[in-house]
Amino acid sequence: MSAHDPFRLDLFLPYRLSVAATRISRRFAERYAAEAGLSIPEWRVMAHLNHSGSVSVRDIHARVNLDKSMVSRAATRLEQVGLVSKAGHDQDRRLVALELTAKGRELMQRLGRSAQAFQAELVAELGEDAEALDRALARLGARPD
Amino acid sequence: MSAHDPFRLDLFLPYRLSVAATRISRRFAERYAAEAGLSIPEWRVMAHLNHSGSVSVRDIHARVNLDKSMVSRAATRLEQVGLVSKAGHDQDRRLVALELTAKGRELMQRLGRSAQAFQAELVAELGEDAEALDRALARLGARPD
DNA sequence: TTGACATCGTTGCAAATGCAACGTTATGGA
DNA sequence: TCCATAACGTTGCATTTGCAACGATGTCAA
Repeated sequence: MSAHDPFRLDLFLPYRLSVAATRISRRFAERYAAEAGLSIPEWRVMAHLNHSGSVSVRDIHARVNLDKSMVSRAATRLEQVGLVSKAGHDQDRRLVALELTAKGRELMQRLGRSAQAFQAELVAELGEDAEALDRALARLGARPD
Repeated sequence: MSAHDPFRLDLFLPYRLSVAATRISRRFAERYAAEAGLSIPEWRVMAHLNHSGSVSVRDIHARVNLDKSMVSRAATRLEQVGLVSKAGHDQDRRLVALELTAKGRELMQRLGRSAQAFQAELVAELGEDAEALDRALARLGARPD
């Protein structure tokens, strides 16, 4: 669009990105809500723990784009349901050591497969642009705040 | 990733999309919050009105991915600030005819330029993948619910 | 050793969000 | 014409979210 055309929201990248993201997230969130009764923050915490081993709230907060209050609350709920264990850290007693329980790992195996399947659907929809989207997201993510 | 590797959240498309979108939206939201004191829903309503002429709450709700309650509240605030006018529709008295005021159009000219500039920054960051991202977002958006 | 300062996780709280119900108006068939 | 049904915009309300403050712990230099 040229500099003098009126601005068009539906051609605006941040807007389109946001719409696409909300849409896709919802689509997938419905699945794990149905399968496991997880909210989005809970899913993220579980998914991160699945490949991170024992980890603190701070770590997840930093890596997973969730406010630490949300991580904290999600962890509490997940512990109540028996999917996650919270223990004190050995060296630093400020830290909490979060870890999947056996039940949690089991659940994540199923959900991991679900996620892979979902991603495969998306990649299929995207066709040849899938790789480029991948790179684009990496670049957008790499940028410092 | 193969079917047997543990699932990795940071390679998962919905997650990455969501993170990128939040990030970018915030970056830009700071600008128009500073320049014009607009919230995200307000910005969207303004931006849509900018190239749609007179339009109802329902139209915006459908096109702009905002709950109609948010559109309604945004419109009310924007009217109070004198950026938008609300009038009854001639044929159908259930409808509200939303329109930018002169002041609103003026503001959107500035914000439109801001947005173009921001988009240009993004496209520069994305380099050769910008077009592919464009197509990818179009495909993701095209899909029926 | 002590004291100032930073970091961790939790909690309180206010704002944003999304859903559902409501009153009002329109539509379409009996 | 009249009635049942649907669509519109607003509002109330419960949930989610993000920020800021707090107590507890750790760090580092004087």
